[in-house]
Amino acid sequence: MATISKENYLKAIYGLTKTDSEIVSASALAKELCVTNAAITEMANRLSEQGLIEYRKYKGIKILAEGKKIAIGVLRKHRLWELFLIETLDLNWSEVHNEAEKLEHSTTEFLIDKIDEYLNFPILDPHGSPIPNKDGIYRHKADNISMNNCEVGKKYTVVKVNDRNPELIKYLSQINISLNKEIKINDRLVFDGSIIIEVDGKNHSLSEKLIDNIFLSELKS
Amino acid sequence: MATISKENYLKAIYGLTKTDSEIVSASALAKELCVTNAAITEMANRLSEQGLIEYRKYKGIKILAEGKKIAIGVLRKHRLWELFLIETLDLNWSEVHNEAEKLEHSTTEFLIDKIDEYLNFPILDPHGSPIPNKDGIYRHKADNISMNNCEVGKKYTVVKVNDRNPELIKYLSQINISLNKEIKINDRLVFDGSIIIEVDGKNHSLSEKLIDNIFLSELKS
DNA sequence: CAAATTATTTAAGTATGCTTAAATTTGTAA
DNA sequence: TTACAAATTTAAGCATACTTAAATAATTTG
Repeated sequence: MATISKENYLKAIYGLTKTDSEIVSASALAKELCVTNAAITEMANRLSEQGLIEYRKYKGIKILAEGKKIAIGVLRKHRLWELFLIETLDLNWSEVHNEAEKLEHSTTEFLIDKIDEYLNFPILDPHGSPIPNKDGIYRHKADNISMNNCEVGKKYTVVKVNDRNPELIKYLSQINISLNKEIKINDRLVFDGSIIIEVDGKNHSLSEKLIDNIFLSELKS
Repeated sequence: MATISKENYLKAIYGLTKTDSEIVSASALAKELCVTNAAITEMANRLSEQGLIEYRKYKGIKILAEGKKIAIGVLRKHRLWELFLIETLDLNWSEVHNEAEKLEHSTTEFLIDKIDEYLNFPILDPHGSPIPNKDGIYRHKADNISMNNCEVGKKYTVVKVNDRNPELIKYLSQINISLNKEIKINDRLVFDGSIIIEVDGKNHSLSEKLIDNIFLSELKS
């Protein structure tokens, strides 16, 4: 069985693979997991021996089918837990990530399938990320761009946010942004890369760092 | 922070302390945790260094206030999870123990307090064991005897069962026994120590091993 | 009460998962 | 293309949590 550590490595590799190219560098992974490069080398050897990743010295890591299966399984648990905690316990947007981060490693297939059923087999988690089904299939057609690539003057809806930063999510809640909220891009400042958006008729500033974590869908009006 | 292993050691020490005397022997603990005596010695030294237990070589282990606090905290999480899973996901009596056994180590104080509140601060878990409140206080006056000490001819209600054996619980469900069910002790067979009980007018046999795990309250009628 | 048995501890070894520091490889820029 | 810098791996070490086998302490029994 995969240990908690291995599950986290696979999850991180899988996460970095999707956005970047197919191969993940040791240092990117080290940064993501907050460990040293030496730790990466060691774990890469072990995961490789188990056929979960393909690892070529000095080149990088590529996730294999078996490893991907585990990573998707963990993601599935994470996202279902987030939604479940919101639905049953009324936790809020910014609270669920940290809880799910722990629970995802202590949940049997049996239990997560019960949760899935209870939630009526949801397709998206509370932050707009797709939830893999029991077979590891995503059932949501992604139609989002990073806020980085939005255009001034256009209207969008917020369709996904990175759930890893509670501070970000708290701030969004404060300025009244939730999932599927309509916003308008009013300006982009060149000197610091920040964006001025309009929410419910009010202007707010989003720093460049925040922008990376927000994803939008264009509103054709 | 206490690791999963430490939490399990403390839970086991605390559990053995209640039924037996104040001091727990190394081998009793080893048996409970399915590890060797050598492992007990090593962990006892570490827990002792941290002030969680008092450990005297060749004598045994006594849990200290700090260790007890941790053990009760884990028990609280375990029992609240069991009840919560039954209430929300409709899991059954025999399924929840194994799930709770994992979840109890991955649950923040914040989350378990939310669960406690959701359940309206329950006093007993689904198997009849008392749930400590946030301050570690049990709010249930125990009024139960082991089925071992029951008397033939008398009527009792089942007030608690050991949750650790799913097979036991499944069997009880099959013969229609749930918590607070009324039963009558019809006979006790000397040659194998088994007991014949009457449930809903039907007789059933319970082996000596089962009997140790069932607790009763006498019905004054 | 001494011998035998049982309980417990010590010693040595293993696996996981991390660290720092040194060595090596790779990529890049003069 | 060589030399430098950055990325990566190796080596040595540490903490946790286990094991088996040997040594020692405690208890029981004749």
